[in-house]
Amino acid sequence: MALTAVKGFNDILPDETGRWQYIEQTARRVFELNGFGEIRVPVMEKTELFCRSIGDATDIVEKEMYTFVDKGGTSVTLRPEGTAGVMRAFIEHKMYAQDPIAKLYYLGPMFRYERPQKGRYRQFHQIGAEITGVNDPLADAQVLNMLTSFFREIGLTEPTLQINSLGCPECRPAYRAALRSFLEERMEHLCEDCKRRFDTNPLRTLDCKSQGCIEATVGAPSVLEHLCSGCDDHFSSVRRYLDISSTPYSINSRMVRGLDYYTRTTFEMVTGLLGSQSAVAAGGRYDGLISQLGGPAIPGIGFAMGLERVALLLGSQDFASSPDLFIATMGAGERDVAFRLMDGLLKTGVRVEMDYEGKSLKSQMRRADKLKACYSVVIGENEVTSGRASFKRMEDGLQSDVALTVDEIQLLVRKSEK
RNA sequence: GUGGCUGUGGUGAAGCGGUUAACACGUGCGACUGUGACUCGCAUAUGCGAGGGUUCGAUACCCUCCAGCCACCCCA
Repeated sequence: MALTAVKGFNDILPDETGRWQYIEQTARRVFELNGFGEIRVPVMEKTELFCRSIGDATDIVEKEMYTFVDKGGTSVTLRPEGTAGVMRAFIEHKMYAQDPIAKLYYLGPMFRYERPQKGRYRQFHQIGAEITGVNDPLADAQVLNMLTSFFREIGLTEPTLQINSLGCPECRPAYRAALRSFLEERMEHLCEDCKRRFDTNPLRTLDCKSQGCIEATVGAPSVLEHLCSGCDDHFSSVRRYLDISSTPYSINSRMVRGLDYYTRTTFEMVTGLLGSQSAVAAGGRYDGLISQLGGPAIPGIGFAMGLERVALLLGSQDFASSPDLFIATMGAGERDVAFRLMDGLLKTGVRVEMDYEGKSLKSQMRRADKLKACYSVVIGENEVTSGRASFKRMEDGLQSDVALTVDEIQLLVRKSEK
């Protein structure tokens, strides 16, 4: 093999792009219905942005970023996630000055230097949405409802919504302390990673998959019981709104986040169908992020979903479209007539294919069949002189006599589309 | 970063030390005398991931590397 793509960077071939477009279009439709507007931000940012938003001590920043120094000596990084860049743009363009409430969505590639695996690649794609400027739990509920309806619209019932609250800078330290003293007594049962996390991020132990940790954390204190009254009220309001809109969800008090900026409400759309890559979409509230990045004290909430994972869940349905008509020709003179006809039809929006290379009629018909053309027509000397031809409906071979004019063919095609 | 498995054509694969690398699909062309899908015929691997080694001889055995997959980890 002479030259191949970079490890973990994949080509998406034409037979798959139909599915991708379907996902993207559905997301755009649902998000725009909910009042979100698209924002396009660069795939590369200054490294510092991610250190300050995602968190210096997270795995993403510590070991998964594509970081390098550009020719001007600036340390830059290929975005490992979307929220940081979107918030940077929000602050940089002082979007809050016009209206602190912004509802934005984005889509595009993200980059993380991880070992590739099913549903996990070094270049992967996310669609995400963010609401800034709203403290009220109504925003949380809208985001969750939107996510839920996206999956419903796209025809997937499988991923289910799990929610949790991580508290805020007021109440989280107390919970952290409570959890630590709980874990301290069971230290010897914890896995190596969790022993290490004990100091940096003890909450992660709740999410650990090692058998020892799962057993050791049975009966561990729950975040939800340690929320301050503000966070507790917020969380119950979120739940009330979800109940009002009959949005199904379950509470998972052990759900934690890998990014440091999350506060209060966090959530995931979880599936059992993708092995260990169970999160199809995830997000939460990030009330401190914007000010942390040098903007005003404006709250935010949002999520991102992994396109590869949604595509995997959708399976290999066929989203390809096929031509309305295939024109076969008998000789060189007829090709001029055919070409003029094709051109006229294309201009009216009828999808037409014709032979490119003067192949045998047999080959042309085979191609018409392979392309799954709805109709085919053979243009030879007779047809050119009479101006009429028989159109064959490929599905059942039924032929009908039609004039070789754009109008009449268009009519025929349109009729059969109904 | 750690572990396991795999590596033969466009695809799925057989071959498991020795003549022309099976079979199927796909693709191309053709037959059925201007009409596809069925049937039939013909064609379709710069030689078996790369590099070394063992051997009279390796696609097959050994080593190294590379790649892919899956899991851990992490996460969307």
